[in-house]
Amino acid sequence: MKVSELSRISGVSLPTVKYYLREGLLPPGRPMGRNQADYDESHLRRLRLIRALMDVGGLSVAGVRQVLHAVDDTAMPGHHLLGCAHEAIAGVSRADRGTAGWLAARAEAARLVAARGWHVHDRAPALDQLADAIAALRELGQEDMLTLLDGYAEAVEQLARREVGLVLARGDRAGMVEGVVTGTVLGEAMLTALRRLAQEHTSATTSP
Amino acid sequence: MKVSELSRISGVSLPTVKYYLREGLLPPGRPMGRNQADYDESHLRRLRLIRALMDVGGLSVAGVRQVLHAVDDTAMPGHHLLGCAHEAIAGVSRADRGTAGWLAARAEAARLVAARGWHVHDRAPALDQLADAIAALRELGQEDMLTLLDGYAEAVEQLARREVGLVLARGDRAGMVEGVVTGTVLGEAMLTALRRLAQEHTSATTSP
DNA sequence: GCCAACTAGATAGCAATACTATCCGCTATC
DNA sequence: GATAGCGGATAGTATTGCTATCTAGTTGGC
Repeated sequence: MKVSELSRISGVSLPTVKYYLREGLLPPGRPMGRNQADYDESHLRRLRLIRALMDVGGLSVAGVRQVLHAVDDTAMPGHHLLGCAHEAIAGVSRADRGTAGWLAARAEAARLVAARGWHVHDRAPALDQLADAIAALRELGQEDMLTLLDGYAEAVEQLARREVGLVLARGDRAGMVEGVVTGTVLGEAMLTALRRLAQEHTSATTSP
Repeated sequence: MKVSELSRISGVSLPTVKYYLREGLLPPGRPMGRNQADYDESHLRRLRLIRALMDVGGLSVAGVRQVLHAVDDTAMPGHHLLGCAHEAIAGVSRADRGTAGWLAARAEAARLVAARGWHVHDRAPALDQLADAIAALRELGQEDMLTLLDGYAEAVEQLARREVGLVLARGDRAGMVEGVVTGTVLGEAMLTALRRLAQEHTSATTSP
């Protein structure tokens, strides 16, 4: 397959495909001469994965590159991949990390996780993100929202069991690795979309 | 309070405060002369809300403006506010909306919502986002992930009931309105952070 | 064999976003 | 009455995610 075909089939413009090649998101095609290269199904698949991560998951080009490098690293054990995906999707962080208020929120996050018996690395980006949200709610005087945390934790614990089980059920490593990435990123998109829909339904039917 | 104090107390740089004033995120202070204005607690609070929405919720300046205008519109009924918040946080959309594959995914999303008995507006952005994710999973050959959808829906239905209940329990309209916004945006941040932590825990403890 | 169309690779340009810096004329305050 | 700070305006900057153009070489249809 020539690059123009790759572009046409995938729906990604030719300059953009070249950009992704330059940025190392898309591996180069098999060289067929000095200025010709051959692309195959794997390139098409990779291109679709890139677009899904960016458009649906909201990842940046740098984030996508990080995830894909982890995906391509065959020496990396499966559970490390999840951490890599989480690091790649960790977006902007609050400016006040390190202040007294934030550190208190961070301790609260660690306490919640410990109380659940969850074993997570102490430097997981999600712990900081949780602290960001807790600190923001406290600062805004909306601490009553924090009573929701336990329910959230209970729910995601159940969901995570099913998600991990589903991915581990896949026989091949390649499928598992891609499953981790898409499960993390696209699963999050599905969950938040459904949460919004549930909110609209509940709000509409229980409103005054 | 002078603008320099507002900046110092909030930790937001003076040029940035001026930028937010220009962009209409922060209402102007009460004029105290030709070149002096007075800011109060409400400005400080608003500033903190802006930073929370941007840093924790990942909203753009335009998104924040949209949300805040809805918050300030005292004529807007509560359940409309939720829709406004959802529109403001709807990020990038996929390019393939309108293709056959996407329309099928969109129909699937509508079907799922109907099967649950949820009543949501047919043009809710979350429906399109759900369709985006479903279409992406199908395109990547990961349709087995779709079996998780029912579990997600079940979980968020429970959560939404508690969230809406909590916000409605507030007496005053002003608190309710801010509760909707922070609940939507910061609640989402907490939920996704917890989901990632639960995934890491489950993956670490059930791995081979 | 010829020529238009395409190719890889390199470089430069562009639009949007979220600030940041500077200047101006004025004024509050010491 | 100096001077530090103010509001308002305008212009500049860094980053991101493309897009356009150029060079030099190759392919494919005739």
